[in-house]
Amino acid sequence: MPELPEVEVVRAGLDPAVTGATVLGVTVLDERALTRYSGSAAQFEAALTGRVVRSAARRGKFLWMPLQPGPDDAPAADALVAHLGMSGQLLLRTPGTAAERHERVRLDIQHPEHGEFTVVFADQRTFGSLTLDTLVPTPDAAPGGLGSPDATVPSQVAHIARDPLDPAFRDLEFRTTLARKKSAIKRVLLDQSVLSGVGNIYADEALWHSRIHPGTPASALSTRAVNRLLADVRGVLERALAEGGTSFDAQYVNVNGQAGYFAHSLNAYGRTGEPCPRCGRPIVRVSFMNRSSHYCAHCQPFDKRRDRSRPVS
DNA sequence: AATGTGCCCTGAGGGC
DNA sequence: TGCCCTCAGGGCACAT
Repeated sequence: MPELPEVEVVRAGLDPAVTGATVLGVTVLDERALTRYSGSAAQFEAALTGRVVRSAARRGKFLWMPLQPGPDDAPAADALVAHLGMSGQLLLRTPGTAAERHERVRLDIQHPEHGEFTVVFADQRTFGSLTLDTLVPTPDAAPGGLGSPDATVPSQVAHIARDPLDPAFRDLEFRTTLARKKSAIKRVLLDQSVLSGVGNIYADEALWHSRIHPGTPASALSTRAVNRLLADVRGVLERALAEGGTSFDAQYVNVNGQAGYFAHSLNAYGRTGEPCPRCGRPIVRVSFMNRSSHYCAHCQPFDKRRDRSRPVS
C-alpha cells in the first residue's frame, strides 16, 4: 500500500532526525525483517552499530540511508536499505518507548543537535524488509534518488527505474519503452523497472484521469496518450504527496504514526459500484494480475477482443 | 527476451 | 460465538 507519496512522506520525516546521527544500538526482534540480508541478525546489529547516517534517500518505493565509512575491519555496508512492502512502517519514537504491536527492528540513534531517537521498523504482513548493502554508481551519473548526496544507489535498487518525479527521469526513454511493450498498460505502470513508485492505487487513478482502460496494450497507446498518462501519473503522485499520502486503515502512517488524507480524493480506486465522478456510471472492478483494477467502463472503454482482464462476480 | 503466474504473510471482515 | 473463506498487494522466483 505504501507507494511513492507514502514512502516520500516517511523519507522526509526521517531525514532531519537521521542525517548526521550515530547508531547507538540495533535490536532485531524478528529475523523475517531481514529477508534481503544475507547475514545473521547478530551480524546485522554489529555491522550497523556505531555507524553514522548521512541522509535519508528514496527512489520509487525504496528507502535507503547512506552511511559514513565504518572501521576498516567492518563488513562492507554503504547503506541501510528499507522497503516497506505492504504494511511496513518506520516510526520515530523517544528512547524507551514500549514495543509496537508488529515491531521487527529497533534502532537507537543519537543526533548531534536533536538528541536521541528510536527508529522503529514495524510491519504487520512482513513483506517489508531492512538490509545492508553496498552502493554502486548510477549509469547516468545523476543522483541516485531524492535525498541522496551522490550518484549512487544500493546494488539491490540498481534495477529499479527512476520515478517520474525524479528530475533525471527521461520521458523519451519511457515513451520508447512503452512502444515496445505489448503488456497491458496497467501491468507496465506497476513494473518498477520501467518507472518506479506507482502501485495499484495510483495506477488506477492515473488511468482514470487519462481515460485509458487498464488492459490496453502499452504499445497501442499513441504518443499523445502516453504523454497525457505520464502527466496524470505525476499529477496524482504530487497531489497525494501534498495531502500526506493515502490511507485506508492504520497500516500506512508517517514517522509520527499519522495517516494521510488522499483517500478522500480517490476517483476510481476502491470505489466499486460508486458513480464515476466524471460521468456518473458505476465504477467497475476486475481482477487482473492477482490484483484489483478499478475503472469506469464508459470513460475508459476497451475493445473486448484484446481485453485480458476478467470480471469479478 | 519477453511475458505471465504463484507465493510470501497477517489481520479484518463477511457469511453462516 | 466461532470457524472458514476472501481480500489486501510489492517484489521476486519461477515457468513458458
